[in-house]
Amino acid sequence: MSANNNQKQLDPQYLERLQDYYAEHKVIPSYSVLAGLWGISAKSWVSQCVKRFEEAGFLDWTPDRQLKPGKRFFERRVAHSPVQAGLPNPALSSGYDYVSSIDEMLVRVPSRTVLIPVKGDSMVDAGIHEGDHLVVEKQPHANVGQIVVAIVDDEFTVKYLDREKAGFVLKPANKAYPVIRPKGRLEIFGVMAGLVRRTR
Amino acid sequence: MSANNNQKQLDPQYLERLQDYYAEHKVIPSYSVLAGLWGISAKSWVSQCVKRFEEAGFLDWTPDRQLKPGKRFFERRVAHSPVQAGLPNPALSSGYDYVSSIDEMLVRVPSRTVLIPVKGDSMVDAGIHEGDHLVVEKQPHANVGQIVVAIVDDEFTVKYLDREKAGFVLKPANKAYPVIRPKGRLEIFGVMAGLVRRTR
DNA sequence: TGACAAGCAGAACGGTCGTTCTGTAGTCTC
DNA sequence: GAGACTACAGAACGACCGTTCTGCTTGTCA
Repeated sequence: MSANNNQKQLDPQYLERLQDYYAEHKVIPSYSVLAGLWGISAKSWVSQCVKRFEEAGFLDWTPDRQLKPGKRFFERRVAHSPVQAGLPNPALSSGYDYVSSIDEMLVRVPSRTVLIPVKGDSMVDAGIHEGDHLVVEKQPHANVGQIVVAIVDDEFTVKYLDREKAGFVLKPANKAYPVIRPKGRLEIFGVMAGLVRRTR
Repeated sequence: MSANNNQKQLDPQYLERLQDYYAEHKVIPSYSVLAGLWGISAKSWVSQCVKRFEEAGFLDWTPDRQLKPGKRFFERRVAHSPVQAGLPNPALSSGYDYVSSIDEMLVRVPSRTVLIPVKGDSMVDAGIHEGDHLVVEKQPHANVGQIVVAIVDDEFTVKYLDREKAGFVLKPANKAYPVIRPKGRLEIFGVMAGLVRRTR
């Protein structure tokens, strides 16, 4: 009964409400606002709860002692099986997977990362559809076999990079489109780092 | 000379430093910390600068008058054309597109949103490939035509939801797979809200 | 050369922050 | 049924917050 009881109980609803608040405002509110959010009327108790979330890794402090989201605050559950997904709250279950956030999953270097909407269906066989957004890391070079964004006639073109005797070529992933063999230098804008699609 | 001069000048370095701070701590700091961050020694001047960023849409206030990021704070450039993408700084150029962040683009309700890795190729014709991650909003009901995640034999199944005389059925987007006609009740886990794919 | 606005510093001030301490109602244990 | 523990409420307090006002440079334009 006393085994592994050092883990104080923390209310999953509290975490969810705070996460939803953060999703709306992108900021951790003050203790008094938190009290209202959680239906608590004593700041002292808010302080207690915050400490527990801090110990659990959901909240943290800046060097200036301002409350901020902790490492686990943004964790979005990756559900591998319904059993696992049916568990009530990631905060309470152990042995689950998570990624910190979708942004962090796709964007390694924010300053060099650009989103490019996909036009046309020249890459459908690679699962790249019209309306998708490509996550592109800007860089002037790429390797053969990578999907690259090149600039052709002042327009973005998404294609596989390949090499022929005459030089680099751009290959579509759709038989209805021809291989592009640039006359001069091939200007590469960046390489594909990921893809984002919004449904509904 | 006086035409359109109501736009006060705002230092792009200030914005960048604040964005970097925010990227690290996920929180807007206090005026005194901001002063240090910006190399200013008077809070009064910080207040001035904040007001300008607020007017420009980079900062905002919560209902409780706490400083928070504004709509333009997170803008990650969506590049429609190479010309546009080459511009040096989005803060200074006008007529650009942006999305706040990839997370916000895909996730509306964090507490009900789950990531599910895709197994198999039964939905390739819908551009859903093995290894992709589905962004799923948990809910027990869905409409015909939507891509849903259902629970069949204790496993997740991603399919189109459709209706036949006998009831709801799950249709794959790949001719090699059969339509699934559940015997009992069809248990819907959630509906697809988006898709994320990481390359390399 | 003088007027005027902009960029910044510094001090004063009321309000709000988070901490701490005390108190109480319920519940579980032995 | 006494003690201990948990989940809260409420008040007190010093520190810090953001605002405001005053004042000093510096550059610009006439």
